[in-house]
Amino acid sequence: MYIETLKKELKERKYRMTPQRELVLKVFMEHDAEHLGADDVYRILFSKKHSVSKATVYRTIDLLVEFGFLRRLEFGEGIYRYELAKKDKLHHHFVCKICGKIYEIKESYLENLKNSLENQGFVFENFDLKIYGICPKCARKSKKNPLRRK
Amino acid sequence: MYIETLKKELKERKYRMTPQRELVLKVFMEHDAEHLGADDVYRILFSKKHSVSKATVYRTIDLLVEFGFLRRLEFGEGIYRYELAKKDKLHHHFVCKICGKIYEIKESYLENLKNSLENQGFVFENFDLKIYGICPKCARKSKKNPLRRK
DNA sequence: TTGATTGCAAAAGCTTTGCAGGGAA
DNA sequence: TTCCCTGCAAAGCTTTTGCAATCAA
Repeated sequence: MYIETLKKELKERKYRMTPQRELVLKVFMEHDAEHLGADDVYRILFSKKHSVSKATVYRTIDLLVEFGFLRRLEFGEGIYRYELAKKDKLHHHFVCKICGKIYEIKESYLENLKNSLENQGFVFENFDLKIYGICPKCARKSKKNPLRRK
Repeated sequence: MYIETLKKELKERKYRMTPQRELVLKVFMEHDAEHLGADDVYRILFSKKHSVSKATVYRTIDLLVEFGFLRRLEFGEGIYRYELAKKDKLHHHFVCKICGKIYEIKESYLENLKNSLENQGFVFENFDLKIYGICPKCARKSKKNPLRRK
């Protein structure tokens, strides 16, 4: 369980468990695969009457990233988003430029690329693959109703 | 030649060629593969006594992205960087977490992934693959002089 | 001439930081 | 009790925008 692991890791590094840290981590657990940004987290907590200041949300997120609970993502919006880092599940993101939905792509053809680079002496740490395009749903729609050119 | 192409495209869309637009595009041509940010461009021009305002640098970069001359990149620094978009040369980026150098990776194993997704109905537009790790140079160095743990 | 483009400064986001008070261990 | 953590407000950065003056076509 994430909360228990966090408690343990905090103790190991002489940090303290606080209600705020638990609340922030829980938000990510309850909104798994939603790619929340700091402001989203703040607003979710605020709407539940759990007031955690924005500064604390930012600081807690940084801590959770550092501890490996969260993975930081960017989708070209000018903000950072985060997702629970389940290390066993390597996946990538397909961003639909029409509906904005983000699909998680589980294919792992990248293993080949990884092997090739490792043969060249590179050491792998982390991938970040984003694919931009049109998702099947929107592609079907635009076949029926093609967008007009400006 | 990029400048001529830009002139032509601007004319087609009833935009105007200006010294500023030419200067900004030239900076990218002269600093190919350096992944400049807007501020870098501004400072390069400033140091050459070509004063182009920051606002214009930003606006011109946006225009060049829209026209397909530049590709926008993010490396988790909180700023956008750009590179000349040579459409024929699909490549990815390996960011060394030690020296910070960005290597361009030319492998195209991603073709497989692309084909697989296209079979599922996704329409491709653009890739953005970043790989974080340690480059061969730094990996060799740290073998000789391993970093101390904190 | 005409309206797109520039420069300046102000504004707008997102994120970080300083500091004093509060709270976990 | 100790000193880590929080909240608040201010500050920091990058990027965007409003507006009058300028300049390309």
